[in-house]
Amino acid sequence: MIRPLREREVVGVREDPRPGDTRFSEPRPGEPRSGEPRLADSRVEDPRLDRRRLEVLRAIVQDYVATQEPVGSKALVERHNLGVSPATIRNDMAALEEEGYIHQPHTSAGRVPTDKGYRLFVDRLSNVKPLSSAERSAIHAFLGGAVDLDDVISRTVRLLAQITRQVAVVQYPSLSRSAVRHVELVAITPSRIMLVLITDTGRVEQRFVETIPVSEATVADLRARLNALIAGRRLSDVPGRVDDFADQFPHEDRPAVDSLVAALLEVIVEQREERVVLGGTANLTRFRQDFPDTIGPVLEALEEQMVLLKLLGETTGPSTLTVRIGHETGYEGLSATSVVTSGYGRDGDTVAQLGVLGPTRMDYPGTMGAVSAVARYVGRILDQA
Amino acid sequence: MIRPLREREVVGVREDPRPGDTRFSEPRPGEPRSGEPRLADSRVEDPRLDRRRLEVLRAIVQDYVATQEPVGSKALVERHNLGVSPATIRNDMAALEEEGYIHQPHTSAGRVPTDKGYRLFVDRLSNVKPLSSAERSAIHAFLGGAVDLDDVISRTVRLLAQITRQVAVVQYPSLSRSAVRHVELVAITPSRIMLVLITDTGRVEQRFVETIPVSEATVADLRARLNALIAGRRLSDVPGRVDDFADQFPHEDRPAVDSLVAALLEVIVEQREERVVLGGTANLTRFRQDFPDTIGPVLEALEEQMVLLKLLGETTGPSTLTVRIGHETGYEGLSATSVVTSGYGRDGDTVAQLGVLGPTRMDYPGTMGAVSAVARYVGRILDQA
DNA sequence: ATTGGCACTCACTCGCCCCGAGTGCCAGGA
DNA sequence: TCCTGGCACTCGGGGCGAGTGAGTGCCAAT
Repeated sequence: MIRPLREREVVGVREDPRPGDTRFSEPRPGEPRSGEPRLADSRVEDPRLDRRRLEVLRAIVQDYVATQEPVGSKALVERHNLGVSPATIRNDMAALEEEGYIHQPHTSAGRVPTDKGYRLFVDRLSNVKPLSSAERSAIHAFLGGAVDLDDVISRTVRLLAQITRQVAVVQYPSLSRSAVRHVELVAITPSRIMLVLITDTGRVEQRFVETIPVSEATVADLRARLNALIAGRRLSDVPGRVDDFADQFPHEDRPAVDSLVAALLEVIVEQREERVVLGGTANLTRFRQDFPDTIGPVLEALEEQMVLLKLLGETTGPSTLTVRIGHETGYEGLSATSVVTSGYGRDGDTVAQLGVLGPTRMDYPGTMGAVSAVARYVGRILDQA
Repeated sequence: MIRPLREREVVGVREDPRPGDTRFSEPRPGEPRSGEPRLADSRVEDPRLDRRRLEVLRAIVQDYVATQEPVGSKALVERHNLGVSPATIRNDMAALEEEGYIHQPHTSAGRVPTDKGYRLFVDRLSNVKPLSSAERSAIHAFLGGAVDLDDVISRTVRLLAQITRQVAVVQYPSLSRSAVRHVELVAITPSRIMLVLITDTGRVEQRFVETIPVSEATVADLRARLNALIAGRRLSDVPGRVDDFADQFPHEDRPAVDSLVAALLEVIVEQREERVVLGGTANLTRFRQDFPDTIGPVLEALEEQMVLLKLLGETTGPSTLTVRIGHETGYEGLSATSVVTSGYGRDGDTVAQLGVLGPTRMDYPGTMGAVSAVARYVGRILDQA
């Protein structure tokens, strides 16, 4: 008996992945970590048997991903040298089906992996496929040409979509994780001030503030003090530091300072509403045969910022791949799609997530390799900026 | 004989469209304006006949748009009181087909409008359908809640997609058409200056400039003089005015001033690369029956900024609707789609375009009404800002 | 445990026929 | 000159049935 695995797994990726070393961490909340999953209860059966069954599952996944057609026992032994006869494979297949890893569309058809089967494949039967050096240098060249943050993000999303040939999703560096580089105050009129917040990730947010009229000198003073107070600080630290900021100023300026501080906090808090950019939607149509009636719901889901953010998931460590398969995405309309995401960041610190969405029958090793490589390069680019 | 019409038409829309007053202006370049198109050569035939034929065409378009199925002569006389028999209609249909306004998918099927047929319908057989007052107030309420330019645009695109149930495209107010509200210089370090350009349409563009080190005082002086020179001016006027700007400064500051001016011009020129926002892509799937294999090319086209910009077309006057039908879009992949666009702007001046893309078999009057209404409201919102 | 053999299942394809919507044409009537 | 009813014709699409073949599960033998 093969013990079912957890639904959601996180794979730590290294520059140089050693085979067999992909580890599975982060058990689901509430579920105690129980060590490495075993292939099967080790008490009774011949371990070789389980090893072959897993090999069969891997072969099924690979063939199915390649051909998009249910795979039968005969074709399997022909294409992979499993060293046994089709009949034996059939037995294994029956067992795998019993345990829910594969499924038979109809009686006289071959087998198709289930979500659970893909899960096992991703967790135990495949390694992240490193990109070719040509691909790496292409990534480098393409991302290196970016001129500002917007450009980095838009190039990244195009790049991801192109090399994975799937739908790419990239989140803007989250404001709350970045630090203040500079705050600028511009008096458009005496009673209308523009507040510009510049972060070290290159984001620039601005907002107009209506106040009681204040003098140029006051504005300059405010600017200097505000920068002294929060420049270089994490955005998350800002609220605490500006708490009693207004106390430094004479009474007549308090209202103006208060509205400015309020606006500043608003920018920081409200903009936690993260921006997400999409690309490669057209790639969905390549799978029309796969989910003929599912493309609608998928497009709908992709239009919802909230859904995208949830798919990207909570911020994980940089270079940490997360894979969600089919129903694991948590959305009915996405039951035929999988999502591969990774954190990216600077200085080893994750600032946001990026990833790819495609059919459950995707090339997981390749996709994971691409996502992780792109995440790493984007991090480097941000470091340079 | 009915004289073929021009391919691309522009319809001026009024708040209160008088029936029969939709006019057709702007002949194609190089093609001399030849007055109002006639229904037919007036020398021989009974004008009533042509009127009926046009009525038949209108009925065909309406029924086809409603049912999505080829419409036959019998069904036509049943659903519209044309006062004649099916046989007569068949004759008219044959004539209309002869002239290329309708088309027969196969011998034993009803008729379907051609692009040319839709063209005639849009130009002569329909009026822009005003929105219901409920819709109007919904638009007003929804757009009125916007807090900044980004918000206005993103709300607009969602709104358009929702009320037309098609794919919405909105262009950001073009920089070159706006005026400078303020230029801000922020010395991040002595040799790194941030240039922020604020326009009266609410756009904020920024860029970092590396220079030789300059003093705070110089920066302040630069800022003051620069604003004096270009604040309130059209972006398109800026290049001319900053031409000999550096001459005002002592020699040692010239390099810094030069790089700043260069950066400023770059922002203005480069950002002519207009931004376009999409929404409602999922609505495409509602028409899968229409263009089953065309959805792929359409999605591809939508991913190309350049294509979108071309579809939106050159900036036209505000409240001027443009309709491009099928092949008129100029893209092979969009031969089954039509595009309805309108300029929008402030102070009666167009700053950008917005519009909607859908199948050629769309509800033109309704779509045109929605696009024109939204364009008008967006203009008003911008005026208030 | 593995294997070859065997009977069985069942989705899919192809050919066939039939139906009916829709047409074009024509001759007679307004 | 235009309209109309009648009529023969076309042809896409649905329904039906047989044939095909990939794939299976089971079983007895090794």
